[in-house]
Amino acid sequence: MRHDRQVRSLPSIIHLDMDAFFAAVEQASKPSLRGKPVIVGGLGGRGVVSTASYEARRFGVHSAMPMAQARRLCPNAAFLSGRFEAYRQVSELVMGLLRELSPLVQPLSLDEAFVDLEAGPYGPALAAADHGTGERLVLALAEDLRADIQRRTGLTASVGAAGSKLMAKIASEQAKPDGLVLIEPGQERVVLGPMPVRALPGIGPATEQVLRRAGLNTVADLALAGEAELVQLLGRAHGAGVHQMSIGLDDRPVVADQDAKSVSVEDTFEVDLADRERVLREVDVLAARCVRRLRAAGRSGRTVVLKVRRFDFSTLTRSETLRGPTDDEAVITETARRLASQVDITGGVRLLGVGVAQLADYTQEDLFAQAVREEAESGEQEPVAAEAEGVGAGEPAGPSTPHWMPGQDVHHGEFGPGWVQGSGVGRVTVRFETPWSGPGRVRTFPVDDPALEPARPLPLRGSGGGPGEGGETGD
DNA sequence: TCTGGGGTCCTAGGACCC
DNA sequence: TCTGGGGTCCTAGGACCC
Repeated sequence: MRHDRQVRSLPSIIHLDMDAFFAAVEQASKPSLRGKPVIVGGLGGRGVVSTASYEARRFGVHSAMPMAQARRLCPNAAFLSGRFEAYRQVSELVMGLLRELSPLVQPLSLDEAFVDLEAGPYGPALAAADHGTGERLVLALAEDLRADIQRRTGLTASVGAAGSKLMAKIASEQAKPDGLVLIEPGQERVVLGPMPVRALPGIGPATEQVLRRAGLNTVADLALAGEAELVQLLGRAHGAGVHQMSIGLDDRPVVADQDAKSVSVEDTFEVDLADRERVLREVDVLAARCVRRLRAAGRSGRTVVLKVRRFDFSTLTRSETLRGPTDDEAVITETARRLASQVDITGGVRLLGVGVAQLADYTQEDLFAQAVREEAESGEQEPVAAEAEGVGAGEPAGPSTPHWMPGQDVHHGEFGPGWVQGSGVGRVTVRFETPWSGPGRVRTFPVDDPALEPARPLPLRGSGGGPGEGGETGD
């Protein structure tokens, strides 16, 4: 038995979760989509739903659902491919608001974060407050935060407050959408007990099955089963963790600034790749993308990982650890190629991935590799054969034909800012509207109209940025 | 029209070392 | 000549999360 503090006495940890984030950003950016079903995800034949707006969820559409199924369930929705630059912009704004509450902000993804209020400017007041006063202060801070987010982005967020990360996350789930829930310290087991085991983070479909076969269906069942049985069923670490959670104990601290431990890129192909040469060319392309991301992050890595998903969805990885960390494209490409040449591709390859792990803080590679790279860069020769020889089977390749993606931001010389509603048979349809305009009109152009070009995402609400923006600061 | 993309953590076996 | 044991690194796979 441990006697250290496992749950704080004040609900000073909050978990923020943006509601239907990607879809909500799209609706905020595109006035014509407000109040309508919006589905963001992969639009190809093998795509899945990333986020569905609440309007689309009413039709049964949800995350991770194959896009084909979503189209059947909700054919009138707007289907958009993601605009991650826009999501990142909004995310940074929101995370900035969180950091006003405390330096201890732990982002879990673009739309989710923990905040430890005790570590921030309100920490002393919280520490000094009695029970009721402290809770009222937390509630007030959380409501102010939600209002700030709404004012600055037009988006709604749900917030959970509790004495631990576990319970704060449970609370924000209960608060969804557009709500605030506080779970009082001491009430953990009362709240958790009746919940299905799947409500606990870390219990997915596989673990649920194992538990169900053992007759354990609710969190109260887990608590009753005891640690020994859970370790027996789930293994050392998982079993112990699940037991702790089941009795409402969680002393994991909120930690800011976690460096990434790996960088990887992967592609699922519209049509399975059949021959080795093609596989190796795609590996080259992926390795180049991976290296670009690695360098943009100022990191280097020691272990190169190749991922292969075959025609039957069986997935394997092969890895090789180098003598030292590198960010050299030639080294990483050669390693990935070597790994790829060793795997059996009979039947076809559905997905390829290239990753780098065991990251080092900065590049410290041997001078030879560095010299080779500088040579290549200064010359700018070697435009990588894969790019020139055309992209995948059935891909409308080539820089001459721009690839307009539904949802994409564009700018037209005559009509101004808008977004791609659809394209096909040599034409592209654009709706001309902005986050601060009314619903806009649609026009169709030839896909190669020289007046039409890709554009950066517009800010949702101007904090100085938005052209034509009215008085939004009045509060 | 079956099943994305980018991550994290854990387990387990074999190699190797003291 | 019966069985040593513990720690660390590498590799592969699997579960899970958003």
